[in-house]
Amino acid sequence: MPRWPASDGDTASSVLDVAERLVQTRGFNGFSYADVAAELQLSKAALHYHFPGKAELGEALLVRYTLRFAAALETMGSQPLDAPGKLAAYANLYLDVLRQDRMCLCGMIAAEYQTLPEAMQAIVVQFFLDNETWLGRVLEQGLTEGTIGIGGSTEDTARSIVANLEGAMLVAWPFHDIDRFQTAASATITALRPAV
Amino acid sequence: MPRWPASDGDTASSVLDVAERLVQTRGFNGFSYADVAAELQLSKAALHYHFPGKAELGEALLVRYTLRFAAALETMGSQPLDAPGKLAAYANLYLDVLRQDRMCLCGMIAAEYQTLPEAMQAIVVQFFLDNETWLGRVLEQGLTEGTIGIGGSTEDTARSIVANLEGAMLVAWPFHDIDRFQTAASATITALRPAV
DNA sequence: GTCTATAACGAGATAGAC
DNA sequence: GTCTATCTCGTTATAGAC
Repeated sequence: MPRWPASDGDTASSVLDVAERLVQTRGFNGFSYADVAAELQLSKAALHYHFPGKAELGEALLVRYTLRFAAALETMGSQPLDAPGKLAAYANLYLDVLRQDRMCLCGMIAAEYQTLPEAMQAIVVQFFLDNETWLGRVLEQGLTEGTIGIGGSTEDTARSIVANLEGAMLVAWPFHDIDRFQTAASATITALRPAV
Repeated sequence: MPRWPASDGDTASSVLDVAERLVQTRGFNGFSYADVAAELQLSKAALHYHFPGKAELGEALLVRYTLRFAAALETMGSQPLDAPGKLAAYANLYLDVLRQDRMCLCGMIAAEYQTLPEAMQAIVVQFFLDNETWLGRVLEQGLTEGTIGIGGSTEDTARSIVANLEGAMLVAWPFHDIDRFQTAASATITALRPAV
């Protein structure tokens, strides 16, 4: 049981770990197989064994990320929390990403959308749709509870929440300033308080 | 006076025009000198005559863009409009970019921030700061007029507006859906109506 | 100002040994 | 599963002619 390479129970997932961080910090067009190989002290050929090409690596990356994200949402959704609590928890998912000095994976590649392999394009679109669906349910719960108040439809409000959080992250990113995200995120969430 | 190449009164600005569109659609890491040269039917060497390297081209691009944007803001700011009118005009600047099937130049490169030449990094940060400063003044005008109402400070609200519009654009981008931007943008602006 | 030619390098990918 | 070696191509950039 060697201590190095760490977590060699699965090289493929180590590759995904490194690639994921590189995409979230440099973008899909901003990293190469050589970057990943160097960091894991592997050859580029070894990477090609696990993922035939960069397109497949990118796709695997996005699939894993969106599955994890969906699982986190499912867990949060079934928690005994009121709607504002769930929305705060949702915003905290984004905050945690920034705390790791990363951009939202899907926000990053949304910018690069036009240059991506088709499989990746489809996944990023679905990611946003799934987020909006989940948020829409939380908003409905809040309306039922009387814990939130919204101007428009739950669908449009859900879209606004995703857009606002992604934008807060995008702008905070060059400033390397978490407070910048926090303030904008809080404003978005508190704007959903019920009218008195 | 030849009709082709069009606007050869200044090759450099034609280069900037093409490069600008490419950055706004594919990102700074998603286009090359060869792309620009092919489109203008020039050699790559000719591009290097006008801009020594890609870093200098990117910088020139951002300088021109931010100067134009600043000029547009200055014009709008001195217009005899109330604050809500100026905010709507501001949101329309973003809308016009999407209508050309482009992302906000600075939003795009904000995502790529960590991979950019330092000169470009400095300019994108300043772009957001200038936007927030302008918006802060409009919000102050609105408070004086009684035409807007905000929860927090003018500074934080200005930051939220920039973040919300950039985010609405980023998410609308993969969907290629202008309505998606419009709805989120309207929500952001109408949320600033004064409390009755 | 623009060209051709080419250098120098990096990225994505494959072949075949171990 | 991982390696070395190699291939092909694209990208940035320069040299020097016109």
